[in-house]
Amino acid sequence: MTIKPAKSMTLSDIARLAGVSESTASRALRDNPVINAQTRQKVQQIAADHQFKVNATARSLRTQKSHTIAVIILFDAKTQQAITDPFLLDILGVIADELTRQGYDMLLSSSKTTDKDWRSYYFDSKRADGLIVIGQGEHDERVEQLSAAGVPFVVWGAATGTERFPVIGSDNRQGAQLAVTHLLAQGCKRIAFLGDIRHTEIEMRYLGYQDALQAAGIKPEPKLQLNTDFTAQAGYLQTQQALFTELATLDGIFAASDAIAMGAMKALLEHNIKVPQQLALVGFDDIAMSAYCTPSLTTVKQDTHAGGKLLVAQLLSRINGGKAASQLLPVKLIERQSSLRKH
Amino acid sequence: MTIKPAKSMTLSDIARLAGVSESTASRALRDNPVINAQTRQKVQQIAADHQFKVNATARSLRTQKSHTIAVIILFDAKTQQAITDPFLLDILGVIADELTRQGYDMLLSSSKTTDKDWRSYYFDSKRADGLIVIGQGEHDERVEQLSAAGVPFVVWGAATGTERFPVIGSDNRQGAQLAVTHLLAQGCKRIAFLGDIRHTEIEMRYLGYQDALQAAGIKPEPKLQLNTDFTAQAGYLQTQQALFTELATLDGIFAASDAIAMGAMKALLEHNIKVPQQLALVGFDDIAMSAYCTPSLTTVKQDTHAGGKLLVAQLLSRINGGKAASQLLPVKLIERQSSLRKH
DNA sequence: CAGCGTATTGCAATCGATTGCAATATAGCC
DNA sequence: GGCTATATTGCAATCGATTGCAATACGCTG
Repeated sequence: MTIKPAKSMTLSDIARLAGVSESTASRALRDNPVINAQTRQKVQQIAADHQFKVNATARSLRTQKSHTIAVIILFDAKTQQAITDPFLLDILGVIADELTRQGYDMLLSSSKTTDKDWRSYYFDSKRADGLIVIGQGEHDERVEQLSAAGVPFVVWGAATGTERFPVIGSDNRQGAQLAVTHLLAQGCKRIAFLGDIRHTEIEMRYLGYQDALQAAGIKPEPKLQLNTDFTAQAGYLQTQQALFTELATLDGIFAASDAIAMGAMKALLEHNIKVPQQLALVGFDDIAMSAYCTPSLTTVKQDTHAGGKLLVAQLLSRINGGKAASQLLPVKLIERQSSLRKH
Repeated sequence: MTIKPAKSMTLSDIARLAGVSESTASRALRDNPVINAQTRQKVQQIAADHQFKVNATARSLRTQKSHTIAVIILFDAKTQQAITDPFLLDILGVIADELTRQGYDMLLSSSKTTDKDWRSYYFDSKRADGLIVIGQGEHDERVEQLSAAGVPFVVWGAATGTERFPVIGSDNRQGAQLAVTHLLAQGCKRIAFLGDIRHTEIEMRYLGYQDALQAAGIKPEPKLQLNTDFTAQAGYLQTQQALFTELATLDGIFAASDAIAMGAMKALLEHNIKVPQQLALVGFDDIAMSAYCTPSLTTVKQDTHAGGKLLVAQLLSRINGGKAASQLLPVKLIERQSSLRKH
């Protein structure tokens, strides 16, 4: 039996219909055992019949909890366009699912919102109980401020060990080292790094790149590090440009993201450079498409599932008075065609 | 001068500090001209000094407006995994930006949330003033219910002309027709359709596919329509499977999404089928990666920017008492290597 | 039968901001 | 000087649910 959605039922209406006080109705609806079982049953039945839903706003005001988490995606001020990296969607999906599972709503910020002062906007205004910040970008001081202000938040990014706030992220340095060591094992001698090291995560990947080279007795050449945005287009253009200078002498490329790698691959193939024979290529992220380009892309897989769950778990723990700790997630090298040379 | 964020400033605190009543403080903060200019100035100054932010919850309760829109992403019950299609991220980004521009917050639902009754959850509980539903999926009756319940909402999907609610979406039929006509013009005689026609949008694309064939005097063969999920993996597997049956006689594939097309391309290349010479391939969406695979992918570009803006505009108009109308957005064929045969 | 513990229920305050209406003050006018 | 129009400000109710504490009723014990 579906009852016409009258104006809008309130707790007071339900109480009246059930012939009890608002307080009793409130407790009954939440199955408070202090209320007589029959009364509870009756109130719940009436509420169900009338499709009553607790007004979330009123509840939030009274309980001082919004049960909402704001997720803020940072990205380059330069690339003003909307979010495009598929990797983001991956982790966002996990976070969304996990928050839902824990009974929280997810408020998503956009590029433009990011202009605002999100502490004020989301936290001081009580829109959210906590924040998840994705991507530290180029050393954002706004994140530091959050920390100083005592706002519960966690960051997806790169833990450098010096932050005063919890950072969850992949072991970027280790991942890069795996990737580059793999390239070296495939016989590469001169490997370029495509990625913008002003981003902390990318900086860590660059360090891993250097680690691997040095371990092999190769001195890293700074000019082989090319700042590149997180897009296939940037990877393509950067590689094309590099063709005129260094590319002839390169035999490997480590791209800081799969999107960049795919752009690079396009440029290489256009110039009839054989991948992986002439030049081996490795990306980072393991987005869904990586397995399906040709040649398929060797890459470093980030465990987004564990990451998303951990972000949520740490934040909620912090909100509930506990501590949130930084954590490095292990990564895994996925070997595919773009780097595997037949021996 | 940053003042230590005391417990939490309320309007009442500001009023006391300014030596005025709460009502005056409230009006002053919103620059109500009925309040003396000097008083307004003073109150605003004090509020700024103390980093006061209006409590959004309290305001919502009083004004009965949440200034929040819930965005619900529907997808297959089968593929229980999180959202993966890059196209979603595109349109989501546009919607997020546009909502922010209009002063609205965006609540994002996840796969799991979708299990719930979202009318109750988001609307009846006053969490959101309206809903944007992305993807009608397989004729979801929950959408019909929303409509019956008088909830302000708009849908991104396929307008069939029979819905009783506003649907914004690309002209899928026209787009498919463009794509298939193009394939025919390239000399294709036998074209497969990869996509799950239980989704309304895909159904429309299938109709456009049939339109184009019939216009060319070709009778569509039902067995060339292969239900395929929205993933590269599904496209890959479906194409591989088709290899054993129909593929030898095919010379064209129209995939219902770029992700599917990329999976298909992978399978084709693995079997040494030359794209586009032996078999021409066209996708749908024009995701960022389409230009950067090899061969680059011919596809039908959806105008996500116009779509996102329109969704928001129509919904807000509806919320503000106006009407929201369905609308078909024009699409554009982007010709790239995967279908262009040199003559 | 008095007294007290337990089970239920209701009263009323509270969360923080907004707003209709009343109150006060000031100015202008004849 | 008396009176009205206008400019400012404040009072108090309101939005809807939650919760500490008081109130009531009932049963049981000695």
